[in-house]
Amino acid sequence: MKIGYPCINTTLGCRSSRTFRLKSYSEERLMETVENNLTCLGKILRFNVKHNMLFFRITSDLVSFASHPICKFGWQEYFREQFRAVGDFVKNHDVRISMHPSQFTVVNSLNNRVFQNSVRELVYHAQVLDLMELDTSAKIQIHVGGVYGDKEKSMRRFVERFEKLDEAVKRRLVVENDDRYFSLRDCLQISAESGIPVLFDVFHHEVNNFGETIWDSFMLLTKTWKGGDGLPMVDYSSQRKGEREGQHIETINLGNFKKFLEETKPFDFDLMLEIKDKEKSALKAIKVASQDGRLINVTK
DNA sequence: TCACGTCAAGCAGAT
DNA sequence: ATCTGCTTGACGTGA
Repeated sequence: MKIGYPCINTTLGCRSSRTFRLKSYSEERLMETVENNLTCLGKILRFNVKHNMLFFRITSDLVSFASHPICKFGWQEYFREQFRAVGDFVKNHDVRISMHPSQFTVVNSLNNRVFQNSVRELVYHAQVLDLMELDTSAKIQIHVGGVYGDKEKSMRRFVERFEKLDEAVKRRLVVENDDRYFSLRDCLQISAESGIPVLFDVFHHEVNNFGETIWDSFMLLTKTWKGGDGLPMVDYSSQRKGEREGQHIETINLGNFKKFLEETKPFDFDLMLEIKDKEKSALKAIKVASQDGRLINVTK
């Protein structure tokens, strides 16, 4: 098991998701922003490795407007060496990487323009991971998408669309259960029809399920991750008390986390902690998981 | 320096 | 019709 957190480090003074307004787009601005973001990403990854956090989600905002028609700049070539250097660091320290496109990526959309935009966005995400020269265990996680009044049909449309995607995207794409529409069971059905691995979100599952226990869930979903996919990826959070349902907790509840570790003892997977205070909770979780003998041995 | 209106993009449900 | 939340604030104008 590797443990990590998404996108933002709250300790270091930099962000790898700096952006700017479309109205102020220029190649200079883009180059400057991406340069900053890649440098910061390198810093975050060094921090993470130092603290034994070997799983990290790279922000979708790494390259501003990468999939927008306004962007004609060949950032892939211009930053090739920097991407490769970050990728080398990742590989040398055995770090696992994921990415999570935003809600605007809807593979099963009824609107063809939305689908085409989604394809461009997915291609961008795959390019980032390809430029880092990472293997296919570096994944891009998305939700199934919209329901459009007919869930079965919308799931079928997801599968049909998935089949037609570029191989560069397909080999990295995984589908995640959401908290309202498409549960673990739906994702497993999609996986059975398409071969796409299922990324399990523990928190979403708590509020949207068909009565499967954590054990049942892991039994089923771990089988959807095949050879080159690496270990299953799992998202973990819990409800913030006194807040609207769905709010992520501000810091990890170690009691609950220990219980989760206990429930999943026979399974190995990589764990992404979606918690407000980011690496601070990840550090606590690593300590607990390490005492529990759940982490991989780190020799580097 | 700071307040605050707004920011590329979709969807569903609440108001 | 408009607003909210989602993986998440922060850009940038105006004072």
